[in-house]
Amino acid sequence: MTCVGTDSLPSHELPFGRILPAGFFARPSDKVARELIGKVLWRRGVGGGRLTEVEAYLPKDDPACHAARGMTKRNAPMFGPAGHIYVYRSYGVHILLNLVCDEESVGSAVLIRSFEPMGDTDRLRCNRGEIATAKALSCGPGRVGQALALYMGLNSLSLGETSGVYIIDDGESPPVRCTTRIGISQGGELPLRYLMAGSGYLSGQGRTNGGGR
DNA sequence: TAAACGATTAGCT
DNA sequence: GCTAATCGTTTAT
Repeated sequence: MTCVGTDSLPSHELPFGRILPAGFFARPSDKVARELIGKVLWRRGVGGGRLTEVEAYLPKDDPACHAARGMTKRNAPMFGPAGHIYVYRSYGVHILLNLVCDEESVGSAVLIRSFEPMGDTDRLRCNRGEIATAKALSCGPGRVGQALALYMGLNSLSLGETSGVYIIDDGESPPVRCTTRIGISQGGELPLRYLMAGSGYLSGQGRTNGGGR
């Protein structure tokens, strides 16, 4: 874990822009997901970039949503306050990052799937290990987690100073496309995957559901 | 208490 | 294109 980065870097080294308040997330996750495209995801002392791909998970009529069957020990953070973090381990290997949305106890969240790196990417590259292409750095939910050195201890923490994870609005508002979600076995037909139109930093190319270019 | 499985990725063939 | 890796949560005995 020598590559994680140093949390001693002051927050003023965040990218310039407005840190989104918790109220931004206190709405249904499909609306939040659409507006998150183009915002900047940043982990203090590590790095980040512009969000190019996210997926919304709604508690109602969405079998793929972890909250669909009520609260369990694992998904409890999803039922917490909006603007908090829900992380979990997928396939025993990857840490996936979700942002809790909507009112408390609703159980709605947005999964972060890809971002376009900004600024200094040294720490992201170090965290990801010996990988070649820029795209493999941060495209795919598991890669996002590894690049940002996420860990289970971030679970249920608030965005901002508490967790060192920020969502920043720097004024960019790129065109957004909506497609079906990928990588799930149920509920994949729902149009809840949001992409930055034309971005080269997307996951799932050549896989299911038509990609996103 | 045991077994199955997943909002995935990397490394082969 | 196919499969191993890898482990916490869920579901089944």
